Amino acid sequence: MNIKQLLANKTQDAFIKLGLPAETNPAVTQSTRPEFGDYQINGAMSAAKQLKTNPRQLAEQLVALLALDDLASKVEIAGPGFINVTLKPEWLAGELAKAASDARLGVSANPQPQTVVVDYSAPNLAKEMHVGHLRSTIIGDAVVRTLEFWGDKVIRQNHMGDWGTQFGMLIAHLEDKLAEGVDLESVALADLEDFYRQAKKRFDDEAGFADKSRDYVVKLQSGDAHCQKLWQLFIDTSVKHSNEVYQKLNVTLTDADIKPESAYNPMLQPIVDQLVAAGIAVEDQGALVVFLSELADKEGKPSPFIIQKTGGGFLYATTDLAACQYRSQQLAADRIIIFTDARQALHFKQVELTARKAGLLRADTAYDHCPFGTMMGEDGKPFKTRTGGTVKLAELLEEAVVRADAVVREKSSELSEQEIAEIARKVGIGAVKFADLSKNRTSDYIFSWDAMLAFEGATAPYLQYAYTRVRSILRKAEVADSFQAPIVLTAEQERLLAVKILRFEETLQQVMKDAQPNLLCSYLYELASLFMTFYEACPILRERFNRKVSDSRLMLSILTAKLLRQGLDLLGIEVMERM
RNA sequence: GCGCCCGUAGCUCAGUUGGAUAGAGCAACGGCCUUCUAAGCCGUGGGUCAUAGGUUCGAAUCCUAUCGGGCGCGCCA
Repeated sequence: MNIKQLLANKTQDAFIKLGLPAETNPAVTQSTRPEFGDYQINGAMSAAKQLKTNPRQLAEQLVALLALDDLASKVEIAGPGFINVTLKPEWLAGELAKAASDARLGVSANPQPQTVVVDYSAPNLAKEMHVGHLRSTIIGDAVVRTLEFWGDKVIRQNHMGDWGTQFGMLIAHLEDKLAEGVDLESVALADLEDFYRQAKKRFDDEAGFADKSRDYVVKLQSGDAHCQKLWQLFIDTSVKHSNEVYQKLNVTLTDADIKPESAYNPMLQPIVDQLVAAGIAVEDQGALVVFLSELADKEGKPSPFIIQKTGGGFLYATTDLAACQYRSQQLAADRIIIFTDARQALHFKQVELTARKAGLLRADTAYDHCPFGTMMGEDGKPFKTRTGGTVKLAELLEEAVVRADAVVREKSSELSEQEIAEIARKVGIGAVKFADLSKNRTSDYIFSWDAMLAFEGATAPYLQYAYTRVRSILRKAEVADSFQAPIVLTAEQERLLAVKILRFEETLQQVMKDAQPNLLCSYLYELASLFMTFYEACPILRERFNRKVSDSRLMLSILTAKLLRQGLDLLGIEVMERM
């Protein structure tokens, strides 16, 4: 059930009857204030301008045509032409009953499943994942889960950079270590981060080492067996490390989703040739460049986009063009979603423009680069730790679990050691994920250790706690999830909870359209909050003598529990029966 | 220099295609546990939506300028 869509459709039909064009915006929104009902239809005002009539008069005609008597208890025209709709408790109850007996919790079937390629996470190989990787990884995963729940065909792609200069450097350093007789597994690759730093230092400081590194890149890319073997060692170690983090984070990425840039290698030269043949790319200062007039500056100077280096080397521009072709043509994607930080915005604009010109992207493939801001420290400046490094993701997650463990012990007394450990894990990880997922402005965001690990207020533990409260009641009432009883909404707290329950689909649509899981976070927080209010105001078990009221409230509780569990699952956050 | 993103309560953030009196959480203050889990609930205070113009029935939202912050701009990814 999508109430907003329902009202929008009805309004659109009415507009057509009034002689307005079909695309006139009905402007249906959730009401901004309780006294304005549940939904407001704002389209009459701008439509009146088009028809050059009085907006209030048009609103009246609209209300008559809408015929909302079966679902609304009150339809009011207010101010310059707002139409405020208050939904009827009986109608809400009917919709709740449908949702209660539905495995999809009332979310309608996907009428037109799409193929969506989602590119996210993309850790740097040979470097440990740090907090900067959190956003792409968990936002991407939440969007992926939501699309799959809706019924789209999702292809995850973990686009790992694994082919460039840095690998030559690592292999050169490893060769020297091996020559010294160092044991490969236990020493050289045990701490990749440290190993990378050593290699980088030599690359910057040591005479001859940089050239040696470049030679190794050439050897590697031309298929030298020994180099490839060493290269594979780095890949395996890195992948193993990311998998551990993914598992801790409850992220759905697996080895099967890895799409390294090296995989596009055979496609690169043909694409460059094609661009040159089509006159899209031209030679300039020894490199092959695409000049994009669409991105020209004030003086009309087009934006340059290098697709092949002097000397024939390829860049990530070339790889991303190949990715466009692969995804749009071979995978037949209807939509491509890429989650990276905002610094790459220009790059992806250039990729899309070039790919469209060259026909690498089909016209009906949407290309959505979904950027997010740079991570800042608590001082508002670009984030660094005291020692100038980055916070390792694994470290943050461990700390989260330790802190959660302390809180669980303090708050709960009747839990076994095993339960405490499991709850601490779910609460700690959940808190970190929710803290990040709940904000999604494109602006820069501030990394705060304490904010990440807060367990009070609008946090994952609040939602998990709400869930355990509902579950506790359901256990005591001894009702199953399949329990059915008539729903009667009398108290305002019940009605508000009911409306919120029926807004799940609306929320999911918005999350998928804008690739913004923070909307689902707010929805779930509001749902839990309304449940808490309902819980305090409307006794459920203590009302057992009044069976009808009690049963109806149990129905609301069951629906809330199911939605919390489902919604949190879409965010990749786990729930528990007690805490 | 040019371009992109951003500026909302003391702090962290919401604010759906322009809508009515701009909302949460944290922090502060005051209530609520012999009663379904107090990681909770109820209440109070807190705002020139950076600034100045403009567009219109109506602007935090759209346009222009200024100030402030972040980022990006030919052979890294």
